[in-house]
Amino acid sequence: MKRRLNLIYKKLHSRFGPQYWWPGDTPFEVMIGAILTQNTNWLNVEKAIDNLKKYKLLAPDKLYKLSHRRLALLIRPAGYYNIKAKRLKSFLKFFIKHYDGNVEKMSGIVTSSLRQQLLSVKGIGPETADSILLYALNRPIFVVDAYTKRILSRHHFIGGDAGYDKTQNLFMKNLKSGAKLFNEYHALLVELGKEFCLKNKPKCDICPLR
DNA sequence: GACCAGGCACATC
DNA sequence: GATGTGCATGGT
Repeated sequence: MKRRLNLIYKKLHSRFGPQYWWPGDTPFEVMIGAILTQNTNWLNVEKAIDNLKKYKLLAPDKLYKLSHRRLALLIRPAGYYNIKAKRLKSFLKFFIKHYDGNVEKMSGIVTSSLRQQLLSVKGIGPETADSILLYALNRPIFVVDAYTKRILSRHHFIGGDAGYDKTQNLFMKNLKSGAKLFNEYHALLVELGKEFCLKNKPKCDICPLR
């Protein structure tokens, strides 16, 4: 399994090149993006983040002080705007209360504890928590998303019913642990998913992994 | 107009 | 523990 997973990485990397994720300027922006992109096309998320930037509101205290209505309106392009406004608020409350809205203050917390804390926030599930850990905080955690599961089950690495933890363990137990590799690997899987593994094309004859 | 997108919480069985 | 449902915009 180790060799197979490393081989896939090599194939993807030579096909797509380095991805340099996450598309965000600061760790805080990555955190906000991680919540906004839940079940949503990234282009729509960018529109929402651009709105926040336009009014210079992309800061923990400023966002937290906004009314629900105002925040929801600003992030409207990202879809599910009412529920995401709530989720952003609950995350911001946690982030400000425990870490003073300062990413640096998370640095002393071990990854597993931080993950538990994030998962306790309403609106943050495993993928969002792990995206924050890996892409905002540079922790060696593998992010699993819909593309990852789809690709792996389609190539029979996992069963179609494999859950989040099982899929994540496959990578974390078989790859050399490191934020850089996990970062690129997941980004490459998403790139592959976008281009070749769409739902309406269950059999993809030109998949680079074949 | 149909389908899809870098999930999650909650209700129900 | 598994399964179903609501949440919503914008691109293809």
